[in-house]
Amino acid sequence: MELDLPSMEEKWKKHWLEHDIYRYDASVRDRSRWFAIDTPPPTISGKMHMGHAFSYPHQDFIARYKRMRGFEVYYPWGFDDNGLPTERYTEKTLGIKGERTDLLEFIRLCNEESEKAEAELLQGWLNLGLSADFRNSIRTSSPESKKISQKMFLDLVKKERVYREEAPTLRCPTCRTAISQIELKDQTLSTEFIYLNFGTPDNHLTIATTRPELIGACVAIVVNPNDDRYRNMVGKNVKVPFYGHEVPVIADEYAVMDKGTGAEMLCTFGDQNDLALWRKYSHLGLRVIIDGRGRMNELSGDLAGMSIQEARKTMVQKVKDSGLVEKIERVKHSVNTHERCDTPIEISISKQWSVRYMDLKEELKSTAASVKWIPEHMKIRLDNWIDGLKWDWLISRQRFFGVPFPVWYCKNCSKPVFAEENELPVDPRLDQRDMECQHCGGKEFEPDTDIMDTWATSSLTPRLYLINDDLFDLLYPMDTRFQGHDIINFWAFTTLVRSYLHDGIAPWENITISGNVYDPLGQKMSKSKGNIMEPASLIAQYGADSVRYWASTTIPGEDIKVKEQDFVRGRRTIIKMLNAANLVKIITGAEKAPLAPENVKFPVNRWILGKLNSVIETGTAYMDQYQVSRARAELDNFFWNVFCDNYLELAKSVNNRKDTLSGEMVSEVAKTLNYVLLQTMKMYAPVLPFITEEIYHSHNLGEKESIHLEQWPTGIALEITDKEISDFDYVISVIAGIRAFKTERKLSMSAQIGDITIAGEQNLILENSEIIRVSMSTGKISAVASQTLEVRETQ
RNA sequence: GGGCUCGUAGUCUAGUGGUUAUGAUACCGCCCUUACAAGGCGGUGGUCACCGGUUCAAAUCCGGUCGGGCCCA
Repeated sequence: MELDLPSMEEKWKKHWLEHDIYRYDASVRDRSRWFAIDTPPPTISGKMHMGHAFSYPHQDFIARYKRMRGFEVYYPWGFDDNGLPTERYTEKTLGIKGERTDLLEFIRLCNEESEKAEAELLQGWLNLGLSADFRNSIRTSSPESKKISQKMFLDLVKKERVYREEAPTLRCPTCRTAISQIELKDQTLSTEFIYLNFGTPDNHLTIATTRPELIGACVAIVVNPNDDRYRNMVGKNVKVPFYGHEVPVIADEYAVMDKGTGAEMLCTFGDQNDLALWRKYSHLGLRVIIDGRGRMNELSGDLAGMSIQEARKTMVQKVKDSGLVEKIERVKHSVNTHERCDTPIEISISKQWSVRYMDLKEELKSTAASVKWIPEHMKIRLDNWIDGLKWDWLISRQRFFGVPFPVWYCKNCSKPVFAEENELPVDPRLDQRDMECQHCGGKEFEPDTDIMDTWATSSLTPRLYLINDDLFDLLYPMDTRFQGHDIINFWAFTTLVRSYLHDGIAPWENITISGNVYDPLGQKMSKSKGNIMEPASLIAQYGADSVRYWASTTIPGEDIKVKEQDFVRGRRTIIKMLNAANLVKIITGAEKAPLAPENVKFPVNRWILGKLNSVIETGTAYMDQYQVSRARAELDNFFWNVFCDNYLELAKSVNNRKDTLSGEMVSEVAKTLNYVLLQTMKMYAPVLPFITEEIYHSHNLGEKESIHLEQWPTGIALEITDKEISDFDYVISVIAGIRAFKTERKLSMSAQIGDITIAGEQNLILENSEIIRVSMSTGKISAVASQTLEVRETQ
């Protein structure tokens, strides 16, 4: 049949919105009747990708299921549009730079661009058929979110969990801001490994370095204590080429003997290892030659004013010319980069706000352990991450668009003055304050000009959502969080940290992890590989239900490849459902009386109801465990192989011969058909919300405004023994035998054949001979007892 | 380098100790006047990555090897 998926989907999206199908009743105060979801707010910096089209349906399946189980489902929506990602998006879109734009104007532009992007992006999520509350969504950049974020910052101040100090920090020279360990990414880069002679006429000492521009920042040479080559050097001083200052040779296990020459520079600071060693050998001085903006400073001598790249180039040339170079190798090495812009990070000293949690590793791990992880092994990743933490959480960023710190500093005594809770949100960069310093009575203040890390606000999503809907007291902690395994160390981690610090509890009962999406060859999708697939075009081609069907094929945490065959199978299922429903309508005709399950009498109907009972039972158990793929596989098997291929065929035959059959039989089949179809559609509804809604209405299966307001099916009140079911399973296998008999003779399934003799379970065959004969258009059926099933012409 | 995870027909996948290893997709036959050819019936196709161990019995448990992925160094 002709099927116009796009217009069907449009119709129901509109219907759901107009009738507010996914509403919840906020007056319900019994927490146990609620199911609250901590939705991942997408960033605005790109289009919807296959990862979204894969993972957002996962929580929608559960949201819809819980709604049908009678829960008030709190399923909010929001966009994460503050901080660096939004700045970068705005800069790129408009071709501007935050640093060179007036602050107020830049904030205005960021707001404008994110609102524009959100309006467009929202449609993509609506098109997936998500049942979230799109009408009351949040933005992490809104004044309300700012207020909550600042308030919780002040709570950390009160709890003495946040501090500001001048210390070495990770810094991105491109974004010109301090960053945290969370934002680091390892990358393998190809670079020059320079063997440089530090030796004096008496002592040969060659170091190998990838950072020649940091020669001026060298404060020591490190060798391994077991390295015989340098044993006589340890404790002595060497002169640093070009700069002339003397530095000691120190021995530490950290130096790897077979890397380079086994001797390396310790600079302040080349990388995190330098920092660790510098902290260990506290007598070493500090020689900082890169400023906060990623430029070489006065101490770097000739290099002053250059960028790090320029300085490196200049220095490489300089060492080559000097004759101090022994050799230069091209090597690949791993460096820490900023995950937003891929720039290798620097370490420099500046004054920053940090959240103190290095003393809470065990507490954080046990908070994580109090959450049910689906699948369980994903928790191990978080444990490993927590074990590997090296820094407190640095949350201040020298950027522009985000949540400002609600802090001023007294110009006289430089002590901080915090905003009062009732005046939040504030922006000290813009708001003038008339006040007096509590410490020294000073009347002049400087604003804190930083903004907070994006994660400092998105780690508060349970609060941002629930306070927005005035349900915080009731629904916190929430029931569940869905998110990808790629951001366990970011979002799951920071949210757990905040809930622990503010409330001493975990933010949710469980967390369900989705996998990554790969292209059909199993490769990561990326623009550079040219293997990007657009959810929108797949929705247009196969329908949103088919995309959801694809998303429902994996168990939680499993990665998935984009596979044509899943979309194909999804669309076939949709079409099969429509056709099956049409046939049910043709057969049942005027029969509108509801089925009274307890009175069902005929074996064929008792059989299908027994099969339905068991698929409801197993399907429900799987849904309760968030194993949607398994529930759907059970349902697919029931729908295709049991209901369509067998029961519907039998029902069709009964209908075709209804003149020769009892009216009671015909009527019971019709009522059973309607009943089973409705229950089946209901169970498919969470995965395939569009087609099930279409059939629900076009076939008048129920009285409600939407199938999504129906209750999830429960078992039928009908005692059916396993023996009854297996007996009729046997009848089905007899029918399959007759089908094979016809296929062997190249006959169509509907071809009339003569008398047949079936060898097998004699009694069962004879008891059910009428339905077998009717459905397979055979002549008279005889039966003989046999261990194996065989169909032959009666001689 | 460390942690986690995966390896089952051409492709994708079910299956955590017990008949002849599940199903999809692709392919090959046959079957359209009576829901659906985007269908039905049937079929071809697998040393369950490899090696070793435990067991009456291993795709499944244990150890190792190889290969892919993710996270962290």
